[in-house]
Amino acid sequence: MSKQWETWDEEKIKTFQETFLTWYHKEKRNLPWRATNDPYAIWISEIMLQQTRVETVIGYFYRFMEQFPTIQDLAAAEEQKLLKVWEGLGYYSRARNLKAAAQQIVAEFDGEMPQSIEEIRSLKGIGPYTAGAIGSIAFGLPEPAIDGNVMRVVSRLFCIEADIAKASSRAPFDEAMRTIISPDEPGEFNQALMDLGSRICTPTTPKCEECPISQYCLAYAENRQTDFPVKSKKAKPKDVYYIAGAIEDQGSFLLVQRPKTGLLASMWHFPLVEVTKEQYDALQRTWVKEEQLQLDLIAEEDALEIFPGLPVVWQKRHFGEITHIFSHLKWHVLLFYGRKRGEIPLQDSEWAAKESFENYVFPKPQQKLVEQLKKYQKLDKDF
DNA sequence: AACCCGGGGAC
DNA sequence: GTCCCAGGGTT
Repeated sequence: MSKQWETWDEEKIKTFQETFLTWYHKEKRNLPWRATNDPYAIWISEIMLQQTRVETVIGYFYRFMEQFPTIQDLAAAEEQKLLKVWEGLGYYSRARNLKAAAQQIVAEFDGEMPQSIEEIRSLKGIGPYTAGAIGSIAFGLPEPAIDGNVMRVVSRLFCIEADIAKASSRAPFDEAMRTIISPDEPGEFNQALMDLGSRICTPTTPKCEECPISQYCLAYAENRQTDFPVKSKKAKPKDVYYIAGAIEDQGSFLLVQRPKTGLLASMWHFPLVEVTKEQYDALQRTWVKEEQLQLDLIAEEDALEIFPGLPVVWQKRHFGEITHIFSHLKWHVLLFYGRKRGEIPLQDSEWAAKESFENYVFPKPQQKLVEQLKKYQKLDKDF
């Protein structure tokens, strides 16, 4: 069932709203920004609450409203005074954006908080979530205010499988919210969701036995509360940079075997040394030049410092570059060619004729490196 | 879409 | 220690 909210009829939606709002009116916490209808105060509180816990915000909110009681005061605020009040809250661009938006309101909206969702959204520092929160709480607009908290609650309510880590997943939550939001008390409804999310429908161990809307919750009915929300780990593969050496001695190449544990355990590859991105970029720039695509460039005096201590005469250009993406790592490997000029101590390594490479287990990056090497060998006939 | 911004609480 | 945020701007 992909859009479970579509199965709710009008009657069910109405009783749901009544049940939920009745709970909220009884249980809602007394917070300073809930004791006012001032759109300015509600705005300030919503900005402060971004990425910040309620308990932390309360003190800051009082001090801020005392220092800057009106939009005009904020628009005229000294930046240093503003940042001083914000000190310790973090995300200081929020404070700078507040002042910019206050000046916007003075200049464009006659000093009063605009009342349409589009105009609210046009203010600096106000995105879809905050616009929905201000619009619904201060002006009674039937707009959803979708943040991570609401997505958690709503994903459980309807077993929404969309990955909340993706921006495109906003759509189903917006659609579901517009179906169930109370048209009469949208602000109360949105705040009820926030309270539920922070106190009952918590991330790891939701207190379903205390939940006022568990009888409406599909995840609860299926005992799948902890399957939601679906959220992919960002885990962008981390960039790692290596220099690989194809070291030749009379038709054989030096291969080393990886440790018996860990990544690519026990597999064989050219000697690798990790370098910083800066070293990598420098080698790439210095050592690749089209006009050097001839073979007479092996220069004794230009031995690479990359493999310290190895008696190898390196050729002063790289022989190709490969990248390989693992689940958590992205390898960037620059391949150099060199010839043995002295005894190389063999530890977990062997000399292998390239005709015998098929007898070794090569991981994909090593296979790619061999391909690069072959390409250059074709270019350079007497290689 | 990816990255940046800050701090605190939960685990 | 690491994870997770009551997001929005910039590029």
